[in-house]
Amino acid sequence: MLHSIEEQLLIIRRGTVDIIPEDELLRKLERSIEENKPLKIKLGCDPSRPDLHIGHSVVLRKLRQFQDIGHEAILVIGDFTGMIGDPTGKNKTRPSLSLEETRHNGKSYFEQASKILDPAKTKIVYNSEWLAPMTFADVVKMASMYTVARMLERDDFQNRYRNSEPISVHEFLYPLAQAMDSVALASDVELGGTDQRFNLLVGRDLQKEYGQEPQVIITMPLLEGTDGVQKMSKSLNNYVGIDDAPKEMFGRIMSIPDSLIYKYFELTTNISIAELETVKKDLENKSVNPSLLKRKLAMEIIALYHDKLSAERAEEEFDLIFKKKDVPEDVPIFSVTADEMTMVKLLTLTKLVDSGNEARRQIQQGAVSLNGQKITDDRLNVKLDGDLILKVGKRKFLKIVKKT
RNA sequence: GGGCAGUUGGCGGAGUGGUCAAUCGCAACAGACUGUAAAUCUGUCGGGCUAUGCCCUACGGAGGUUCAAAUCCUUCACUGCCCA
Repeated sequence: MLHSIEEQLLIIRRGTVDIIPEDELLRKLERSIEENKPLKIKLGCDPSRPDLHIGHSVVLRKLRQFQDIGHEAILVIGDFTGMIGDPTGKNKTRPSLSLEETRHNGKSYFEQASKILDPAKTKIVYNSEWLAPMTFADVVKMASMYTVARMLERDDFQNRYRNSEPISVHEFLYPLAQAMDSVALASDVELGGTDQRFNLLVGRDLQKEYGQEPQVIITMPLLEGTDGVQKMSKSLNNYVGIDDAPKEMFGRIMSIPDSLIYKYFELTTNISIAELETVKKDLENKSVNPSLLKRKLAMEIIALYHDKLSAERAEEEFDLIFKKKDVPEDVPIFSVTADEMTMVKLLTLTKLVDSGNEARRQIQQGAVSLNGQKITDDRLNVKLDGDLILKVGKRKFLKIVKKT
């Protein structure tokens, strides 16, 4: 059942950037308790990228919190908007997808999101349901409700316009289409990252135009990736994937800069507000070695997506490789048939490096070792008898096995 | 429809006939160091090789001028701005 308003607000506010407007949220919450009717909480997801990472989890976790206090979570798969994409195909971040692809991605999105949401209580809708049947006349009507000047208020439109970069007309339809989702669902609250603020606000305006009570919008911070600067994303390879293996997660989390430790704790873990305070103090006083806090962070996150035991194993392996500079337990195996070959050939054959030149460079830089012995001669011929442990850099290992 | 400007390596952005596989910044990779795959510093950063050098591919596409083109010309495509 629904919790009291005070309890609800405490949970809702954690980590949020904006609640616009907060008094409307309050009224909606009051009414939902009076009428014993949960609020409809909308979250749109972009099905163009099928792999979720903990950056996406920030907003999904907020949706989960709404579920936990008794509201209705609605996940909107943007299969139709994903199809619009960028028709020139130049913008890699927004490829045009077929309906099939978006459906497929949407399905896998939901599967991954189920690690965060309560799947039984999550309503999944596809926006092609109401967007696809719209006639051109409907689109014209919708488009007439918003002005170009207001569209150009959006940061990225404004910047691109100023920098003389192309903006296609259909891109103006994107926020409108997303806003139509809110109209179609009559949503009470829409969640999104701070970069979505404009789009979410268009939803409010369009709902008003269509005679509905406007949704409250709640924005969450964008999570910087492991590089500490740019927004977490797969294409920048600064992400921690929800489906990543525990040891992969551990390593990636350990590589975040110290300045992000608190933010990660706040937005991606379930630790209590009291514990959060402790983390904050420890960081401020420098009373705890930040690397220890990162370990704790890694353990917390891995436990969420895997379990505690895997988290501990991941930590052990990390120490083995980076502290003791030892070889991990499960080194991938590569079989060869030749009796001997040059080191360069071996490195390219095993795909540990991309090219022969790259192999030579790595050898010259002292990055390659065989059975723990550093290789310095880039013309070395390797005898392939018995098992060999080949290592490139700090974390690429391969066991070379002679196939008989 | 016309005029002008632009299209360079993963990205940003120099280069306007040979000294350009292309300054520089970011990203990436490696090494040192450490508290960690943070920070910092150093190096590398198209491919191939019988290698202190040689060859191939590359500066939007195609063709041309030239001993020699990312750089000049023609043309096509794309983008932006301005005028109609």
